[in-house]
Amino acid sequence: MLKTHTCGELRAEHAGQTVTLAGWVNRRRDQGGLIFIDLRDRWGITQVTIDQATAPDAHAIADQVRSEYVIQVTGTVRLRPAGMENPAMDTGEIEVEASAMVILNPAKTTPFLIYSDDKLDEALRLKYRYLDLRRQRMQRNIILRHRVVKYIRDFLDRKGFVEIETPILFKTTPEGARDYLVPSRVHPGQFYALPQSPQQLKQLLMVAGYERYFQIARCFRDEDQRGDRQPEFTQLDLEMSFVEREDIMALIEEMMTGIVEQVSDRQLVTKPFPRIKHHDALEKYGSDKPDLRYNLEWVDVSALAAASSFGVFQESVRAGNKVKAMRIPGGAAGQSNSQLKKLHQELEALARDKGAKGLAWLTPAEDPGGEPRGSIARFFSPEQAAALFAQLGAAPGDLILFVTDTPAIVYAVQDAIRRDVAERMGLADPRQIAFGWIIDFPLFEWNAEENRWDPSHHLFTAPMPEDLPLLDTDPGRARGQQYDLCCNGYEVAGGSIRIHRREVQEKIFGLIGLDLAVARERFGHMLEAFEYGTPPHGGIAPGIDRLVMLLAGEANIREVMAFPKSQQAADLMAGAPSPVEPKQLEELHISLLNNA
RNA sequence: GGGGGCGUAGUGUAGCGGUUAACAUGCCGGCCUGUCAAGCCGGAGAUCGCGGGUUCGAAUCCCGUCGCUCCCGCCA
Repeated sequence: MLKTHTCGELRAEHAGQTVTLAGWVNRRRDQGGLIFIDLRDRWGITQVTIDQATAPDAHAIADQVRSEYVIQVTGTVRLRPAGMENPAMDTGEIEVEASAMVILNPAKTTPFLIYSDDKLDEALRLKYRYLDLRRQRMQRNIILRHRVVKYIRDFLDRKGFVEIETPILFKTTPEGARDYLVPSRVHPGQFYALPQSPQQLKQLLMVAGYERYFQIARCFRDEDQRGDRQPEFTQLDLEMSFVEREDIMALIEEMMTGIVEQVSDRQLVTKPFPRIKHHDALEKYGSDKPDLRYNLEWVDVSALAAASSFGVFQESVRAGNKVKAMRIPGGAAGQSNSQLKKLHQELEALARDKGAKGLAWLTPAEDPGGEPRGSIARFFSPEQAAALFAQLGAAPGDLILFVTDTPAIVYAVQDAIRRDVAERMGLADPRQIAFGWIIDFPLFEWNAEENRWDPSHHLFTAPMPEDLPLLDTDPGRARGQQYDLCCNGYEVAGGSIRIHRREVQEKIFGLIGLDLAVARERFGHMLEAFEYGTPPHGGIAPGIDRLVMLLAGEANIREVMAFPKSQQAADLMAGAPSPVEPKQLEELHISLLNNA
């Protein structure tokens, strides 16, 4: 080794020892006859002093050294002079007095400062990702990611799971997201697909009798990007045999709790994780992945709203819609009329953006005997207002928001307003982690365009046993044995108990409009496998990137991936994708269209 | 596929019809033996993303285009 110690480990007890350190020059402070170098490696920073009087050769080299040079220093650890300690540094009570210095490699001036975590243009960070990764923020995130994955591997190993790799070159499944295709040289005109997830393979591993499988699996989906979506991402893919819904949920809950409490510096808000029925989540939060760090909830106030003289509410309820209200505790306290009006305007703009025609507001009187304020105050009699406030538990200083429209619009508004209000009021604390299970999903969603049912999870999800008859009579009411784990407003895992009987699987194919002949061509291997003794099984797939993002307090999964793609799915460092040689295309039997 | 934001020295920003294009930081040189956001002095560094247009005159206004980003669609 070119070093005897790391730059993060020397303390007062090492004083007097001769050590050799190696790393990067984080900063250099030149006092003339005395030069200070903050030497950085992955473990920390140690101050090196180079004294012209006692080490003239080392000093001459230190004089040449610049930021990000890679150097090796040999010297003596000593306590810093009294009053010169730096309590902000882990190694701040000591310094290394250099006797010799070697420049292992010089460095050009970097395009941005390594020692600063200030904001930078993303394109620049991605182009020089290897430099960006040197920065403290990225090192912290990447190492946290390692620890999370390490915890998962150890945890599942203790629970009897086997880690098994599955192919990256697999078969296209047009049902889901758009596939990344890989042309076959050996089979002209035919293509592999990169897996959107190892779904089929893990189920086949259950048929194969492994009973408990997991994989830290790379998944690929050729869809447009979001802050929490990349074309390739990593899932903890796992599957178990002879389990019911509760078994999977208990396992994941134990694992997630351990990760937050033992690996991260975040606070777990609720233990055990609350369980919310899909329909209830929509009604209360307008979302199937609600942020549960705060308890803003929407309430159905249709009855009282329709009794008021506000025509919009009356007509909407008559048309079969609901009027939803959300109480914001203290939301109006100390606010002037003009401040409330401005707030309302901003929130209403958000509601209109989601398709609502308006957003009403109301706040109880501050003084006894006073009048409620708000855009709809005059439509409620004192008794009606009192009943409304009673239903909502509203107290003076609270702000109440109302929305009514068709369910889809109301849900969208509920979700958007809830998130926005939480942001404004500082209710979403990034140091807190709030998990919640969403259960009892509908098995299908109606696809009006294609005039068929779409699976709301995926087409291997088993129906609730008691809802099996509904497949023939009323598929839209059938619930799936599906469970999603939400965290801080993101979906961080989704799973289900799978269908393990061929006749049920074929019935599902029929309902989603998949011709049986086509289904056999695409999934024949699955259907056939199910006939060779398939154990009841189920699984789940937590998204590692999103989980680590939340544990790191980041707003974007790029911050926890070493080499992410840009929003246009490009690698700005290597320049991928790129054109290829005509010879390569020829071997693959591919010709490009003129417009490519 | 659609909508919004951004693009000005290496970096982060200001300037928003007429400026010598400004500030901070970094970089280069000089001084300096207790600094740690070191300090002081001096210096270099920008065809204002790219292309076109309007104008006597464009970093500034308009159109197009490229890149980054956020959102909608999409994401079994």
